[in-house]
Amino acid sequence: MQITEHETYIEIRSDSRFSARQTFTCGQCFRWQEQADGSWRGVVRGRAARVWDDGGALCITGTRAQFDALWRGYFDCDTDYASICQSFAVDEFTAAAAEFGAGIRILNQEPWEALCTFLISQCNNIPRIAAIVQRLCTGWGQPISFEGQTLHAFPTPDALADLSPDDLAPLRAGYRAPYLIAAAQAIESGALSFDTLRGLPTEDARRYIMQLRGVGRKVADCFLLFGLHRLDAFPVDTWMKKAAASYSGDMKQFIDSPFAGVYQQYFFYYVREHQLGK
DNA sequence: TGCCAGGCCGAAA
DNA sequence: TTTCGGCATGGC
Repeated sequence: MQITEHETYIEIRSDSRFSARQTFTCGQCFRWQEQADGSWRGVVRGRAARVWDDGGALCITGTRAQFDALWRGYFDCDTDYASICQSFAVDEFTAAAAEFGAGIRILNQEPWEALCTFLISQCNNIPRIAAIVQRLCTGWGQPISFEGQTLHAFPTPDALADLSPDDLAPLRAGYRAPYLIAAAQAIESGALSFDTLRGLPTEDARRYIMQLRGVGRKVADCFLLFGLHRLDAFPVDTWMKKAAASYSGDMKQFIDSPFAGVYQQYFFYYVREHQLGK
């Protein structure tokens, strides 16, 4: 990868196995797009960047100050994922899961964006979720000039609160569009506050967010994990038993099964155990 | 044409 | 408390 004078090559940890592809395509976020050169371009909190991995190191454009101010937290760089993976590989299944998910980092996403994307995710598939989110940003997000092209920030609640479902028809999000508008209105009216949510225990935060229309248990848990970085949000006991039961010894076959995404929760579960010191 | 995709909602049993 | 159909859209 060529590095220009405006770019910073940042290696987070010498023992990191960061994979941009795994991290950006595993279903936790929907805004990073792969470029022809293998790097990934995205916008987070109104800031654009290009990211790639090199020998397991996270590489990102921008200055060191920009990295420390935004991207270090976003990519959860102060968590030792290599150590976590090593520690939880205690049997064939966990070893396979650890190996397969070694490149994933659990991103610290902006809560509002995470809420919207997982409202869109219900009864949907990842490519289509990404397409709807892209149309949402292009249509209602602030334009950002980056590397000679125009990208878009994620729309603010204010930009969506006064829209009607008909206004959002170009999204082709179907019955999910009113959920987005209702969430935006809840933010704008003060009925929903992420600051309040941050101060609540996970169980209370889950009940709080599930008062929103279109937010059931699944959307709530994804929001808590990916929007608030609550690593204890998943009902791991049930999910992990199902995932382990479906594992026949072949991880490659396993990830093609209906439990394809569940292994991730298995991975997240061990991250949680590690971080909470259980 | 019918089924399914990383659900949720509300009615009915 | 659980079950089930409907809900928009798009790919296979």
